[in-house]
Amino acid sequence: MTANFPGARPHGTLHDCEMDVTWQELMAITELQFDAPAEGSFEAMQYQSMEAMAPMGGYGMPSSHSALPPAPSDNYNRCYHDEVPLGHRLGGNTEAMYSHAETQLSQRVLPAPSHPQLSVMAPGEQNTFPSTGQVQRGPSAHFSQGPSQHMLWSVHEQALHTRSADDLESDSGLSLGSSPSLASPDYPGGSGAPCYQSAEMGPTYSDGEADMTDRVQTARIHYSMEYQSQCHTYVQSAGHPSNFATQPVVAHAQTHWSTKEPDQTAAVNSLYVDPGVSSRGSPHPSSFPKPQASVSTPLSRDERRAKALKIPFPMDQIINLPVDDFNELLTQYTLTDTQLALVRDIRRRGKNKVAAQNCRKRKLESIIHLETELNQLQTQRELLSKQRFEFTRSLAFIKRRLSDLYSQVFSRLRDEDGQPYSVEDYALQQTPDGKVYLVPHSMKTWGKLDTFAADLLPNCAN
DNA sequence: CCGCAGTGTCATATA
DNA sequence: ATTATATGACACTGC
Repeated sequence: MTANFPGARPHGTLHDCEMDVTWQELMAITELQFDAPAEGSFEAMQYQSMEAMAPMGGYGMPSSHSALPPAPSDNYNRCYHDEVPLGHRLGGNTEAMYSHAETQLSQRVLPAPSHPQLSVMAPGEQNTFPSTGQVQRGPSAHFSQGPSQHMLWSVHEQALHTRSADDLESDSGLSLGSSPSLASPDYPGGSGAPCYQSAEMGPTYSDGEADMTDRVQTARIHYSMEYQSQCHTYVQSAGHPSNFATQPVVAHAQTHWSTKEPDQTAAVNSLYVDPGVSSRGSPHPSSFPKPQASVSTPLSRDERRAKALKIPFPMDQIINLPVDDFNELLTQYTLTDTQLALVRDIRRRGKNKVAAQNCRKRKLESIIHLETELNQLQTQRELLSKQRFEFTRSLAFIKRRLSDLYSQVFSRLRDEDGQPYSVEDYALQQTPDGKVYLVPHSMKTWGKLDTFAADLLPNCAN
């Protein structure tokens, strides 16, 4: 979490963002995340290690990496287009990213010889990272998997000393609680491992939006375009949920992560939740031209993590398959604990992501509904108020009219002597059956009135 | 620089 | 017990 890295805002250079990306992916593998020590010590450890990692050039990496920082846009694209070894992509000093940036930034551009000891330190540290908790399983499992293990090892080591933007973000994908043992710098999987970075993987997988402010506009646009295509991975499963069944364990994995069907846009648009909005806070990709089918798309964090760990099936299947099919899928491959943990985290995050989107949509709809209802009720209230006013006015008119009629009727009543009745002694009352009686004030009860009225009414003038 | 909206993620509750 | 789903909360990004 960011809390562990105060001032963790990535700084200008692309080296920083690249390291962010890498480290973020590493940290996201929960299986490799260890019981982090106190934040302070953890921080210190990271910085120390990363300082040592800075040059990396002497670690078997091509020397194409320039000592001077290339133009941001150039570096931004090239670092993922080309199979630039991670160490070079990590050429920056992560320490600079998280603190006292200005000083460290200047150091970052120094050529490797300025830190001659680093190339020696890095290999030595490889003995340290698997030593914590579950982490030990990860490296051993990975290193036994295939011919690329030496590359993985390199990646692992470098990854140990780097932190990606993912890790800096609170929502970096770290399974803080759901999966035990978190955010381990010991993660050996290596993000964006060069050995997995094929040409078809294409341009950037820029996860570090935190770095965007320092990037050139071209990089920004590129990023958004990639995310537009990236969204397909979440939706294509419904159409072909079983296309994984016969795929070899690893051989096809590259295809899974790198190919995006251009006609998937329709599927995306048909979703209840448009997964096109996949980059948090980033503008909707629809504002940018869609990439060509041949253009590779960026990978989400989980995709990069999965790719780094060679998860042999695509994201959409991980996320969208029914649990039975998902478990069956898992049984078809031999996965390490690390891979299994990652796959389950990916599934959980993917489902929750959609759930959150739907939840927000429902909330907005509920707000809209309540606002509409409020308007209707306000309108009804105004109508009722007007009706009440009209009724009150009408009632007042009727009362006046009744009073007039009463006076007229009463004034025409005469007693047996032909004298008018005193208003003080008598009153007119109407019975429930509609008949009108002249009633003495002393007998204003209907029980008595019945007999008395019979005597009086014949005396009415009208 | 601040506020806001959108987003992803995590933790938790519930089915 | 496990899984899926829903939702509040948080952090982050871009505007």
